[in-house]
Amino acid sequence: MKERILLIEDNNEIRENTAEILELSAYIVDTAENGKIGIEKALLQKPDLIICDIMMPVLDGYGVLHLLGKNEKLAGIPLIFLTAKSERSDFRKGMEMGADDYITKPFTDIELLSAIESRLKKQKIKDTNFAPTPEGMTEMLSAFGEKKTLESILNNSEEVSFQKKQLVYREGNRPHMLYFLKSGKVKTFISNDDGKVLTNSLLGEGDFFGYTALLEDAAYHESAEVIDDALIVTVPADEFRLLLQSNAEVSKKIIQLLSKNIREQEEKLLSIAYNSLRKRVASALVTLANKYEPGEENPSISFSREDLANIAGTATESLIRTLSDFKSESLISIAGTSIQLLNMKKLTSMIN
Amino acid sequence: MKERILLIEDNNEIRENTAEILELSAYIVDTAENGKIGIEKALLQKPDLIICDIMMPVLDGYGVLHLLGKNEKLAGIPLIFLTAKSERSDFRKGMEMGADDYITKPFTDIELLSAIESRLKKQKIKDTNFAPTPEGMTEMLSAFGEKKTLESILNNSEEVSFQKKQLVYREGNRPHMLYFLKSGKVKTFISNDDGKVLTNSLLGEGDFFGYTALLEDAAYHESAEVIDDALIVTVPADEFRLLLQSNAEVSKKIIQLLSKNIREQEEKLLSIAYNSLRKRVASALVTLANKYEPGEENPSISFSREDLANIAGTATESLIRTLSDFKSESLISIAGTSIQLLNMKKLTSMIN
DNA sequence: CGATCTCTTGAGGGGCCTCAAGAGTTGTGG
DNA sequence: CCACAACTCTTGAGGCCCCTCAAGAGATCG
Repeated sequence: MKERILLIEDNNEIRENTAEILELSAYIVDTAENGKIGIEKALLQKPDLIICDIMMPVLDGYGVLHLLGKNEKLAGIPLIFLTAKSERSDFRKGMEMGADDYITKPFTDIELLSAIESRLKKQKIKDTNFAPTPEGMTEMLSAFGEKKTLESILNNSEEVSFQKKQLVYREGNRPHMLYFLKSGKVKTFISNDDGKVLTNSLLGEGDFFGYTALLEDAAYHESAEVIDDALIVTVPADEFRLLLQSNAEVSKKIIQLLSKNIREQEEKLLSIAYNSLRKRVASALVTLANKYEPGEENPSISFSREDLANIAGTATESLIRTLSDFKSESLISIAGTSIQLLNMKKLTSMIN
Repeated sequence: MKERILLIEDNNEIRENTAEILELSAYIVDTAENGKIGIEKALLQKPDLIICDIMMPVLDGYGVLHLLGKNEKLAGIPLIFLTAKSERSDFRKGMEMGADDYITKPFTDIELLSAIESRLKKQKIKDTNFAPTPEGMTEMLSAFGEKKTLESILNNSEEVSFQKKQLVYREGNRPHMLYFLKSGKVKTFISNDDGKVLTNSLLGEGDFFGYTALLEDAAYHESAEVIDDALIVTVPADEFRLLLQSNAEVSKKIIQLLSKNIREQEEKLLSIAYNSLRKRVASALVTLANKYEPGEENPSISFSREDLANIAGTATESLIRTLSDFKSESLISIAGTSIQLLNMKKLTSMIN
């Protein structure tokens, strides 16, 4: 019942690390350092899935893909490409040629594993001959039993625990999961080519995230990182899509959620474009307090200065200076990383 | 068959202007300069709809609403409140007390008329005893005949022509229509309390707009203004909601559209937060060129400097200086308002 | 043809970014 | 458990980008 995975990758370090992750996840792993050896090993012991770098000496990823298609014994084995970030534009070529998915390096454990899982699951469905059409989908759905609800799906989905600073998903990779934050804190952020980072959203208990990429059916344009140790429920993308298709109520909720997101972002845009740093910092503090310490009169929040700076859209030093100002105006008090808001009213009124 | 509208408003200018608009739209209009006179006139000649200012001498809007409810002869007449922007927080009170809608002053012609139309239409449905539940909705739908499609709705909806600088809808008002731009150009923008304006989106032929407020079921948080004489199809909100409810394909499209909007906005956020003015201006120029002159090698675009500045999120003077720089670098040429992009490649590469 | 609006250029200054360096805190491995 | 490394936080100095105010030129409109 253990699935066999063939990993073809020329870089020793990446190959060994990746193999280790896979073995820890109870897969049987074969490795090969180039395409030629990979194909030989595949013929020797037919794998259930192949993970393959694109840029390799001797025989590259495209070559492997081509040979797989040609060889009857190997045709039908799903293949996932590994690509470096810089080669991302090449991936279309791979997808067009018939690769089933791709992962960009560097990738997080969960990205690797969820890509594999979702591919193996699809393969299994294919083998049991469900039609891949929307009709087949609903057929599948009824095969599952009664009508799905969001709750039932959440209860039946896997739960993963993440530590501080761990990445949940990375910009540029393709989504395979919908994430639901059961406890802890997560942020999503985008970065520009100067390496500057802007925090897009802050997530707390009960929030979903990673859905825009799924809904748009495109690669992530943002990364998600854990800021406080978190328990995350991972819902397979297909389950989510089925739910969306079968349950009009859920569609409606999603539409409202998205519309709300758009409105909030527009306000943030206006603020970042024209408001002074003081206003933006005040806004960041109040937003965080309302999000994570709702109802408190003098809430305390604890975030790294860098995180705060990225939320306000400024440099770390500038943020610190503004905090010092606030402190000397008795708007806040600082104890280490923790900031207590002493005058919510005044801070709130500063924003507009 | 002409509907009778009673307009209660103490400000002479507003009352007369509004009455004029209503008469031009073939309504029979009675006017009153305060609540007391209004109620008397209402008793004399029962109107189909009452539009009523809130802040008034003698008897204010809340008083009118209260008396309407008490008087058997007048109960059931729909009432729309007029409120000044500053009083907006008060509107909840009015809605809770039983007002059917509200319009904030200043309002555009189309906002006034669409609020009235949609209210009268709802009243008519109420009179013909359709249940106001979702089930009643679908009942209504089948009463209309076959399944609706977006196309059929667009073809059967009213078409309005707008001139340059006309507002389509204004921030703070409640939505009654979905808009479809058949020709011309429209922008949507938000402004902060310093009066600074940021352009959110630019719309061209074939674009929908004004949907986020409808979908979120909230007041507009942005305004829409025509920049090039436009022909706009107005779809009543209810038709749109019905379509959404009855047609899963449309829901899916909308979800994808919204997700795409979110992604684009996130990129814009990053750009405005950290990119230099040069980059932002280059980005604005390229975006406009791609939107309105797709495929051109050396596209010419024509927008006021102020509009351009609001797109880039900067002051008009700063924008002009940057344009001068670009001109001296032979990236663009300027002829009056019109800007021709001479080196799309270099401009595009500047952005990232 | 004057009034009004838009575009452009100049001068000045302030907000915020960057670089730098020291203090404080956290993590780690012998 | 301590010493050292690595990271985070804080403050200073310098300067640039871009905003603001101002004023004139050009365009548009009734």
